[in-house]
Amino acid sequence: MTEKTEKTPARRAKPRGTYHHGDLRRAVLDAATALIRERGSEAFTLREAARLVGVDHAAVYRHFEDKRALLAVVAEEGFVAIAGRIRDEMAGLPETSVLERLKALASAYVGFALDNPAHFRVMLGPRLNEDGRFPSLESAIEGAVTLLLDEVRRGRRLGLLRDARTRDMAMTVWTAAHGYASLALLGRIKHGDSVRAAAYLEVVVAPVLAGLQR
Amino acid sequence: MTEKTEKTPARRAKPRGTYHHGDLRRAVLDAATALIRERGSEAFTLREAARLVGVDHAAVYRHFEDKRALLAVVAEEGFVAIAGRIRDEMAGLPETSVLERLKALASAYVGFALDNPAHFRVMLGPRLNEDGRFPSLESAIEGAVTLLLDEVRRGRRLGLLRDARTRDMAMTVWTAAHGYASLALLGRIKHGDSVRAAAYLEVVVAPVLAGLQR
DNA sequence: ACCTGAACACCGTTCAAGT
DNA sequence: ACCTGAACACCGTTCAAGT
Repeated sequence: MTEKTEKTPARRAKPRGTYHHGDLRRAVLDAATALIRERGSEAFTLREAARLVGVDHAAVYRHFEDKRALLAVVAEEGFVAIAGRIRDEMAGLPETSVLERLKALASAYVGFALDNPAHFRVMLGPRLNEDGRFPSLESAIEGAVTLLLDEVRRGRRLGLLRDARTRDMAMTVWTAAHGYASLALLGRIKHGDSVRAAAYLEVVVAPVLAGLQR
Repeated sequence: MTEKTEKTPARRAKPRGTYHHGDLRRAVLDAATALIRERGSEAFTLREAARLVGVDHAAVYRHFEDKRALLAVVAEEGFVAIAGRIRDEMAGLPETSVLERLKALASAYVGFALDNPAHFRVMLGPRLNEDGRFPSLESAIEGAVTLLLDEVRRGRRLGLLRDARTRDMAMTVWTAAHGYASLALLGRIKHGDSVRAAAYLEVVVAPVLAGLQR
């Protein structure tokens, strides 16, 4: 779809019989991410990603054990991106404004989901990691969760939050952000475009933060 | 699964060349639900469901437009089941104990998800209804949501809840229950078995209900 | 070391043909 | 009216063979 600037059929995307030079692994990942974004997470196909890169579909198996392994990396990169976005959105806020910062965290989480719905679905749809394969996916998730735990911990230390366990309160926040994101992707947040859906998050999440306050 | 009372292999399930007598539509739905439960939602296959019933796979198309249509009915029946479970779990509680009833509602929602993880995934994974097909799926969802809205409405009337919009507070509760269920299915609720995961819901959801109180 | 080509055992969907 | 059988255009995965 992308490289057909001429009437060239997909089989000429690979330049005259030579190998794919450079980082095929990276190229496949980018193609996969792009396809998932355009066609949706369930329609994604290994063969189409290979076609897009201009390589035989079997070549993908040199770099990924199977389709699930590829998707696990896509998911992992999503969690890294979410963590980055959370850091960005919290960056301007003073460390003492814990409630504001938690709101920003939730907003970053939901914002990523609304901007990258299919990618988010890959991250949280299939039980990619049910058998403990993909430890680096686990680490990426932990990376994002750590931001949340740190925030709640400081909130407790500053006496801004209830006297409950840090992990429990963190789960309450994650639950709210994740639930909102999921329901939004399912079209259950009846607030038109994603801009308004992002704004409505504040309304829905306000009682949750209120309930967490001391 | 249903009619294999003996050790009969799948291909002999259809009695000697005759048509499937009775409700093939219902039989396919039951087979689909069973397969989804056993093999997981993404591994589910039209052809395998047909095989299980003992019918040619093309016969399924007499009763369902396509695979998505079949899954939409499975999803719909899931929402009907959830609504029933919610009614059951709230049945013993007095109408004035709105907070208790909301807790029971959330617990029923999460309980269904934990007991039927693959079924729940079908209900909320793929964007089955993105294009407004399947209006009866929409109705089934609305049926469950109505139970929630009624509860919040009564809570407001009794002066037990904040003075906020009914729909907004209902979304807060749904968001919490749905987020908890989703995270639990993803293995992010670190509380061993599903029995303990159900109990931990109370801990996570307590601040939310507290935040909704007047 | 990395990729190709062909093969295998599956899919979902369609359609003429049977009863 | 309802189902079968064969066909079509796809999949994911494997493996000998090429460079």
